[in-house]
Amino acid sequence: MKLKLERVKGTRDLLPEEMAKRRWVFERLREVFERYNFHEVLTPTFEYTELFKLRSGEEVVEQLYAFDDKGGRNLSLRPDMTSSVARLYVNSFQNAPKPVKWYYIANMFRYEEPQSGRYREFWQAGVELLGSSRVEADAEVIALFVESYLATGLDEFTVNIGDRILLDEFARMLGVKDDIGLMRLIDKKDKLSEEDFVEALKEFGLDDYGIEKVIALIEIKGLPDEVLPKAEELFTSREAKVEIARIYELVDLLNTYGVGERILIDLGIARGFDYYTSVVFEAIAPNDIGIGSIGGGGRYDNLIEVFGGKPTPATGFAIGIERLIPILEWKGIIPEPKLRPDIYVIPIGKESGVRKAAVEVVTALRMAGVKADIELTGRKIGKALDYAGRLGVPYVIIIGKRDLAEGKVTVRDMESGEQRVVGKERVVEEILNLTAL
RNA sequence: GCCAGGGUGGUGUAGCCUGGUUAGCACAGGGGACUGUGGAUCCCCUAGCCCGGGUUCAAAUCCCGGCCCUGGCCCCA
Repeated sequence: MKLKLERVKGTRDLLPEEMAKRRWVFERLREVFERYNFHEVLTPTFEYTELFKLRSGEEVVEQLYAFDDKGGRNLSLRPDMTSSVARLYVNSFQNAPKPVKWYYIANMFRYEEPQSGRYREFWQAGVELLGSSRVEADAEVIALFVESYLATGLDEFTVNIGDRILLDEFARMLGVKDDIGLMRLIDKKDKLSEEDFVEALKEFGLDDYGIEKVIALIEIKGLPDEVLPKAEELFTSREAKVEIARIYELVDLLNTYGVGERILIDLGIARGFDYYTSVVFEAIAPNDIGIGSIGGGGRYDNLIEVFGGKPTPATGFAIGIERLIPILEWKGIIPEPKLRPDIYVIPIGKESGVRKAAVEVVTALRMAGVKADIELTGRKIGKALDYAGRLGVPYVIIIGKRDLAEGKVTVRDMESGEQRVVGKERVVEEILNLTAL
């Protein structure tokens, strides 16, 4: 009779090798975040469902992992970190010196159909910068965004920058009420052929003038110097002019940060979340494994207020770990983790004196900082060496009563098969010499 | 939520179309040959038809439903 114990749909078990690689990526990210003086926070995995509903978006609410706890509270697993961070800020940091610079590396939950690069539980590494509305803050965050990918060794990627104010303005110019619908359509521009795209725009209800304008908008994509002048032609309102000037300034700063060559303007990008208010951006890395955006972010100046706080401007980004790692792996960037021990201690026989000597040796090695393991299954020496060989352990220490009677143990080089008998007291020194080479 | 293709020991697979012995093979795991010397060899053992229903004398095989996986749509990290 076998119990049916299945992993929940859309979740994964991470095995030692994957964990080691993941940790390597986390460490690289954490390092850069810290260097930019962001500080790590962690909020609860679940919050009141109300919190996530507040910032609207039916789509997001439908994807919540919601449940009632025993106290009758309606709770949800977090679908992202921004809401929780905003809640934390409103709760206790409104009077903290500005800006508040936080980062997190945590798991998120969304009830969606799993597919390539998408799980129901996934991890994000992100930052939030609260309390500055200045373009310098956007530049700081986007520069860090670029540096984060560079830190993981990713070489081929771009950060595309768009703007919500301009998109809203655009929808207004065309007299479109369903601005979100239009944005989604525009978002799909790269997936459709020119004809299909025009067809879709017609279906959406645009006239020839509108279609012409949309085409003009999506052509505003490329190097900032080349496409921003086009934006100035397309947008005429004062508000739009101000925003475009701000983007110029942003680009200029990003050049100063030294990340300018990664930056492209793409006024067609909208980003999913409704809470973004002006600059939005996403990172794209070319790949053959069906992965789109590997991270994104933007400015959200209204969210804190929506959560009942004093109006506080904010900006941030999130990197999708389950999207970044496959690309890094695909490119062979993540170093192969070393899981095997450097030393494997094999006691021969079952006599307690011998086995204790083996424990003494392995303990001494471990205290000296050596990654050492000891035979624990009682298998015979032949099988034990077989095991060590398969694992690729470079050195084995064999402890038997014959040598032990003279206070000695055998050190075996698994590569060459050479063995030497050394004093038990000297074995740590011996190993440190060997492994240093 | 929708669509397509899949699901056979831990892993990879044969068998399915054309229903019929004890579901075959390889690797991995455990033990032995071998009570102090490895990756070899030989032997033994462990272990499987995703779940439920239907058709049938008989179902891994055919049919229906569900679950899960892979990918696509939607959306997004």
